[in-house]
Amino acid sequence: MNETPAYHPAEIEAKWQAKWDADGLYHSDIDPNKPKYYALTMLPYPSGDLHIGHWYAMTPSDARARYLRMKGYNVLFPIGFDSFGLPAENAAIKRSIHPKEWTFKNIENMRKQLRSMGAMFDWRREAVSADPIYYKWTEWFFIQLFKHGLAYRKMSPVDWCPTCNTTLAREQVWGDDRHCERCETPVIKKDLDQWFFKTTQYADELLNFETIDWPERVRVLQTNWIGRSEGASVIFKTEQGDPLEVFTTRPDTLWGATFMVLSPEHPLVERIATPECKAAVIEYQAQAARQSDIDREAADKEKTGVFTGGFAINPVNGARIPIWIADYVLMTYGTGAIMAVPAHDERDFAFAIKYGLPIIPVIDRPDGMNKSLVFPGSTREGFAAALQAAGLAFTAQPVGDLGEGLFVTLRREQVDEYVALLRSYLKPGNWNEIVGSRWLFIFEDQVMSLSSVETDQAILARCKAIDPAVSANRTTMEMIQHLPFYQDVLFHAEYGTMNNSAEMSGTPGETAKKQVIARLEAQGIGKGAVNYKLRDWLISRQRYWGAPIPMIYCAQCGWQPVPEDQLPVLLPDDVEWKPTGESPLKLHPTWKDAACPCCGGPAQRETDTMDTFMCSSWYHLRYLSPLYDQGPFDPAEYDYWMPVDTYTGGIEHATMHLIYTRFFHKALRDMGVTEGHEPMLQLRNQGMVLGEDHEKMSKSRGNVVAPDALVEKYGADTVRAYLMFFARWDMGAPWSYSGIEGTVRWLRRLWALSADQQPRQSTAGVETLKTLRRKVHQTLGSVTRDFDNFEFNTIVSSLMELLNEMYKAREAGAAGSAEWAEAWDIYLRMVAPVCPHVAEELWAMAGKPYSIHVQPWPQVDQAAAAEESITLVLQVNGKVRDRLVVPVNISDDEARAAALANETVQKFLAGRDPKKVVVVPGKLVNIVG
RNA sequence: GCCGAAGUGGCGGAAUUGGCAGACGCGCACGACUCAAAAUCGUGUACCCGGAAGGGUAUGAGGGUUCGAUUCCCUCCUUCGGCACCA
Repeated sequence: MNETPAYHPAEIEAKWQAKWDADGLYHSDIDPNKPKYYALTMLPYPSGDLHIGHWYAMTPSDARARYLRMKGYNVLFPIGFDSFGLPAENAAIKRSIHPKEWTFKNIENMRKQLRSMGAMFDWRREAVSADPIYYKWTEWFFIQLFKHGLAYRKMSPVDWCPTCNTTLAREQVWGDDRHCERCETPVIKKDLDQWFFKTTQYADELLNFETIDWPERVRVLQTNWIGRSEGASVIFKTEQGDPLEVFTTRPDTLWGATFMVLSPEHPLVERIATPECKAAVIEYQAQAARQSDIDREAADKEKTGVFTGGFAINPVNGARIPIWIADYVLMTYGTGAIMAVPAHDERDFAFAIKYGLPIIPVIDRPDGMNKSLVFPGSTREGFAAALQAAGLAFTAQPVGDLGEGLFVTLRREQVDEYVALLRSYLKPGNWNEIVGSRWLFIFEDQVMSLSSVETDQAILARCKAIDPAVSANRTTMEMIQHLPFYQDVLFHAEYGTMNNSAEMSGTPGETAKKQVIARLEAQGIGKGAVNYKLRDWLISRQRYWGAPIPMIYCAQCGWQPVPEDQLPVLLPDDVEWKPTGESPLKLHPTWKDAACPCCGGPAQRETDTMDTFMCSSWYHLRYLSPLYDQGPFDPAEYDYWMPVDTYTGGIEHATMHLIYTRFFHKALRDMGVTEGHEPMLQLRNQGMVLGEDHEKMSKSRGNVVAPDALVEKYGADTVRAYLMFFARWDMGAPWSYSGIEGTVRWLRRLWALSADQQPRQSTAGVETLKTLRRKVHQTLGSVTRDFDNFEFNTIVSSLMELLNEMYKAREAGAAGSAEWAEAWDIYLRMVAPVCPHVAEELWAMAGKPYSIHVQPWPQVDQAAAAEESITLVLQVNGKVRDRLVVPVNISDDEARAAALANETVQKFLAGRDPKKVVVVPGKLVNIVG
């Protein structure tokens, strides 16, 4: 028996990588004669080791880039390093190695690892964000944003990580306990003077995804993150005469505002608080300030607050309403003050019940439901029978140990009839109430409606007079909310017809909001307004290893940008990076000293550095011309390559990098630096590779898969193919060491077939060759489609299937034929994007011209791919009973006849006449009988 | 709580438009080769009943639409991700 020639990936991979490199095979240069394609994969952070996740993100992206190149595109697929950031500094502190040295050593190592992928990276375009030739332009961008009013400095409470000793952006604070994204330490609040970018100015535009093909998931995440709400801003007045502006999404509930709540930090609190209340207010403010966000924002926490002693005037009805402070109102959203409408807001309801504040319903229930509980003994004999006779729904159940009560449920239009009936049966010294859609309290002599603060108290007073047991209640709502039967009708937050709202009563829910806003605007007491959860981007970091913020502070001239001809502001190498909570640059003896660019007098540099998301917001532009020194990028390169056609990477950046980079592009567009509205037209996210134990990979779990070791054992081609094969790319899956064996077997079988293409029989039958060709072109069709759709797993599986077919064809004598030669040629071209080294080697062994990677993608021969016969499925009552092989062009009538004549079909029909015969051309016949 | 995604054999997964469920691979079983093992090759492999022929049941659960549902609709369960007092 012949020795099977061995497949030695290590040899061929090193060989071809060296040759491709020497030949500049993957250089991407402007070529006006070809359509361009900018394929971008998220740039890695140089942590020191390439993770299997990097391979999972990058190698399918590379395969697709290669495919597009074979399709005739001029493809740019660059790589670089996001090389500023905290880990370098943390490593520096831990191991006493300079962050710069640590970073650039890691980059050196990772370059080697990246090269082992055999990806088509054009290394001439590599960009390293920690390199001064890069961050010079990061600084330049800061200055442009400053000059265009998009960067500003503000003292504000910010999230501070006590371990990393720096501020964090909102996006970098994670989880219920609000911990630091990097080190998991819970963050604290700190008041600091910080630089911000005005991302909020672009909030509305960022919500528009019309021109980009991004996953629904990311669009939803960004939309929620931006958190747009439409409503109105309304100006109340304090009794002292200060305007007190609130934002509300429900201006239609304005008449139900029975109190106001300010954030404890609200600037007006001091003026509003009366002398009697001041002590309590100050105490509450101090407590709120002491509390971390963790306590303050705990979801299930009971609401707390204190009365300021002050009152405001509701501008729509002149009502005098108390002003409270409570920490459930956040200073950072809206105006830091709310009008509280307890009847239609869950939080306000809970607060009002707790503190005995009035609750007045002003929006009808859309379902019109009402409830009434008739206490035992409160009505004369025969009331239940009368209800029954009137067709009003109720159940009779015991009320505590008082005896049997009637639990009545009424539709809106039944209320009047019920009231009349009840009044005729109500015993003296009792009352009854109807709650839900309408709020009526029935006494022997009158019916009172809960429609205002005054009626609230009047009703309560009468009830207390009748029943001393309710005397402890402060409001009518507090009194009745003790009855469980009423729980579900006391409060609702839906839109509905306005009531108890003076002349606006009766306005239907669909138009209420609009009409109230119009009224507010006409009266000059408010206007339509939009609010966002999105905040401005906090970019100051009190750390060393980042791009310096190129600003100088002069006591005379204020903040001045460093003149552009003095860029870059270089990071000094001789710093002490021990963590102190101050920027290390501040502790440098001379670095911060500068001359004011304006007056030339002594001034000081900004010692904070920039958030690294600033660096990664524009790296796709630096790739275009990483050595260019006339600007951040060469306009000629920009004009040819931009925008990015496909961007691939992890979903974890949905609300950080991917919002920042869009903001950045739009801001630059408005400055005339970039063109178009979006930087990346198409986005696709890969899933995550889990450990074999189905858990997230981590060193502590010991389930980390090391790509270097895999490459050494199996070769890069196998690792690439397996990563494409083992899961849906967008889903990810647990790693499997035994699974990868299947992929290496496939490549060995491919190798073996290449080495032994001797005909097994003298001639192959016509059918054999036809079948081979059909399968080849069908596979080509599906592989092509799958590349277009990012369905990498089925690319590899259909290649495996075709190889199995080719083995069969060889046994059947196909080897040596023209069909076989074509099959082999197409097969290698299809393998090329997935396993570039094996494909190149076998291509060369087949005596074909170097390089397979510059060959065109083959064309599907539709005629060859077409089936000649089909398997016609025969169903009886929807169940498969038999199958017939028939010509593909069989007519419906012929199919029907063949089905009806079929023995098995007859058997299952059991003599019944077919009621209906469904013929699906080319697929099946279903006989209903 | 709100928003989103996903539930298919022992495992990863496949199934253009509503039309043969389980492609491909792993694993497993048996066989060939071998003194033996590995590698390789071949055959089989959803579950249940049955010796077989054959039949029945199956795509998280329950309903619905349809001649026909993994696919469309409704309710629910589980897992994962995001947001979370946002007025």
